[in-house]
Amino acid sequence: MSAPARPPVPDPAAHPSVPAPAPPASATSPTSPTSASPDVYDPAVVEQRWQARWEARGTNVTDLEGGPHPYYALMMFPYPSAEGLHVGNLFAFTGSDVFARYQRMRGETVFEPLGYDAFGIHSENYALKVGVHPMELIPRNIANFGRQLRRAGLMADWTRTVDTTDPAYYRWTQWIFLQLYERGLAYRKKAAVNWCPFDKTVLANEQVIGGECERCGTRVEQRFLEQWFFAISRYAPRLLANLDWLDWSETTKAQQQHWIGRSEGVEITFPPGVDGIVRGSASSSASGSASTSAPTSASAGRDASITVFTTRPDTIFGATYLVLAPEHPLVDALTTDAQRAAVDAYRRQTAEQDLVSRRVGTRTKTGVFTGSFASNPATRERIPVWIADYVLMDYGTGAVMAVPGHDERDFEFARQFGLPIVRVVAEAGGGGGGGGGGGGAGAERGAGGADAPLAAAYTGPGRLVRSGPFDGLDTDEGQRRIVDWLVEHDCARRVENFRLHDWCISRQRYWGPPIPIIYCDACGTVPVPERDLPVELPYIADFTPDDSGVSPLARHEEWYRVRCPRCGGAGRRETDVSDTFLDSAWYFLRYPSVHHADVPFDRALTRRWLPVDSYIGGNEHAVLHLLYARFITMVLHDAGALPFEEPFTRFRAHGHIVRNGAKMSKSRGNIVSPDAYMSTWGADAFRTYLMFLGPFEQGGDFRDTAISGTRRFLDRLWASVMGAVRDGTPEPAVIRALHRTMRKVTDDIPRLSFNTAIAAMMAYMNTLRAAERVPHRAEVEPLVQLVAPFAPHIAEELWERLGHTRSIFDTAWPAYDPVLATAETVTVAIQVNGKLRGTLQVETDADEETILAAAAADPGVAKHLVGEVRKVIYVPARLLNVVTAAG
RNA sequence: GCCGGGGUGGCGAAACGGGUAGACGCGAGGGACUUAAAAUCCCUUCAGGGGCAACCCUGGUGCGGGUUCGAUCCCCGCCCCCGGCACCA
Repeated sequence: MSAPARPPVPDPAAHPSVPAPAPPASATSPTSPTSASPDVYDPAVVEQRWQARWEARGTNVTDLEGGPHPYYALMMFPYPSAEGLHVGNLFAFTGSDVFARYQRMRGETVFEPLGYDAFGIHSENYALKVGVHPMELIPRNIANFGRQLRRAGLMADWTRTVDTTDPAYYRWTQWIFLQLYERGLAYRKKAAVNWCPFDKTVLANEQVIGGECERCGTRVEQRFLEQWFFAISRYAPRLLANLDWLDWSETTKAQQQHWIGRSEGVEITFPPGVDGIVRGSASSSASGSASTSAPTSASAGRDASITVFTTRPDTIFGATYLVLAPEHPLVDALTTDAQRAAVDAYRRQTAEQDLVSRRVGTRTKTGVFTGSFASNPATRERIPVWIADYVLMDYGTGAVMAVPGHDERDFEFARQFGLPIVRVVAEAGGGGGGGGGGGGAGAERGAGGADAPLAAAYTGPGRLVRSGPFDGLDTDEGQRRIVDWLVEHDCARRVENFRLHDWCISRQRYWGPPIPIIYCDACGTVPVPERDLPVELPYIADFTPDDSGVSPLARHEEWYRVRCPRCGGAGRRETDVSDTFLDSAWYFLRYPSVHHADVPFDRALTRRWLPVDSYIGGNEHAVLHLLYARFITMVLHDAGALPFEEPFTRFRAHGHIVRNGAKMSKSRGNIVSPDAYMSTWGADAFRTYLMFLGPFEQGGDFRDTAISGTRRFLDRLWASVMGAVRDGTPEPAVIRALHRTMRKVTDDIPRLSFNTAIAAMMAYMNTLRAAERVPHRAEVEPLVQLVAPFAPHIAEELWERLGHTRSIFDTAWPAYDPVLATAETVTVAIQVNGKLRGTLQVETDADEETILAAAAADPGVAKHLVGEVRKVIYVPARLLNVVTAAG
């Protein structure tokens, strides 16, 4: 399992055990001429020179007010870890940077900001571990990140950056909280929450992975705490609908769709089943959900109606019992004295259990009978009401009608407790082997038929049986008719349900923006007035969390005790801080307006620059950050603060880098720091390699040895430009190759197909230098521009050496000539009966007859042309296939 | 289990709407230059077979079928890897 400890950074000098490729002499050899000789490419010198110039000249500072074609190129801002930038960050940033630089050369006024997502449990835990206060630690980390990012040559506008831990920033994070509060979208409720006993904090459902804390891997427990929530579920339909028109990576959209999880079904009300009589008693409580969520009066006894949600109303004749979630508000009323003890014990047991293991579907089912009955409105039969933890309170109505014959979970439960299982769907045709129920029934003839016993739940389609007037209908048709019938009798209504839950934003920790709320004995919950923002996070020397579920902020008396802003009386501050996902849900709105201290985002700048034109980031944020950012934007739009409701017009998910075939992770010890690579090969070669190693949207394998290829390419570029001849004329065939290359690179960059763009430039380089050929200046000059987005420093240097004074990024992207880009002759493949028998060089516009004649004249082809020619297929400029009788 | 994305030489990967499979790069082998090495440059490099020879033949894109003049690409049935979701009724 454990490989010998490998140093994470292959510094060939320090770790001779790691066979790092030998760098070119010019890069490291102390005796190399370096800057002394202007004709040798020395990336260290070139890169430092241009980084200093960009800084001094403000090359990357965007004219936000005056730029003619605003283009907002955003990349996901990093969390500034103590370890520094890793290649995964840089892979993503470089891809975004290449695209942004290309857009700039295409004439756009590009704004490429970058900042730091520095609040949160990551930073806090690390600070605890090393014993340094985050208020000291974070600025250090940020300084280190800034150094690395500059070194990588990103086109970031460093005059406009964001640090989420800066009070000038989180003042507005708190302001956003207040906007939601005012609109009734921020509310507090006592809820069962995921509690991580190691991190001593509450986790969002999204942060629980397979029952464990996303960060530390500890098993999550259930606790009941007062929590702040954002009502994102109210926006579910819009969040889902807008996905249709967003230009986003399909994989990201699919994940969001699934997360939002819309399903169509019906709510059906089951009247009490005391005497088995059904009549429209359910209709009195017009809305099913109202009847379930209203606290049942103590006198209700056992005659409460129960509303369930189902997507399979066609199987209602097979509903042989009901199951409520143990937390369901009707449980008390439904429980008979005889069952009271058992029910209470079961509910207690459920409450102690963590939320997550309860949700693991492989557990054997448990449950308890309440002692009460309901009446199936379709069969009018009296059916028992149970509670079981496989029914979840927070989905649908918290109650289900159990159809054991046609639902796997209900089947298992019915088996467990000996409840009746009735078949109401006969499997279609004779081939009843499929679906869930085939297996055991196979022995009997008529498998899956109306009377075939069920060895397992059958969940597929079929014909309805034992369904009264609906017998014989197929399940689709039956469903429509049954729902119509139930609706007519006021027993049901059509509804849509979403799986998306409200967003729990409180964290019982220290390192975050305090939630701007004050509790007053007289006035109750009072929002902090806007003029009092920010509520600054106080310095607390010992910010270690404890097991109380109360934030360390509560220990800071001076901060905690506060006057009520409404009545001036004694008040207490909310001590929870907000989730980091709130910090990052709006940072892109802040970048253009960072110099405006008095507003979160300046109206004019916002209208000019937003929404974001291009957003590039990791798919791990598909359902967290990206959904929250959309939600916050939508809310701010509804509040009249923003003129748009979707923040990111175009989003592309990049892939991930693995190293030598294995995922990069701390535990594997194969995380690489870009610094060593940039020192050895230069930032330009490193950037180009990252873009070359695989398709950007799929990621790729980072192999130490392969960087030499891109470095060699840059060396050859340098040599070609420096040695280019200026006299005479360029070679027409090479110019044609150049224009083809320009077309390829121009087409590939917007598709983020960086690897193929680089390959095309390399191929052109081979053409330029074939057989020790010396290129002409006109053949290399446009190539320098094509390379510029990938390797910006060397491109600037060569551009200057070619005699230009402006930055290459302020020049126009080279336009290819479509005529020149089309080769004048093409190679056409000659096939006989689909097999390649030769190739022919022909004029691009040669016609079929000409080619056929030439092909027939070719002895290599002719010898296969036996028998009568039946058919000739010609694909212009591609291929000619002769089909003969002999074939 | 469900939803995505993949599976192509020794390796990373190309192949725009079926049309010369393996561009480009790494590694490897050979050669030139050099006292030597490094660097650089040139050539070869999917496999098997044939030819003195520039070449020729056959097979080949995870597996098994199918459609087609022609399939890495489309259809049907499987296997494996990666990511996400997972008792959501």
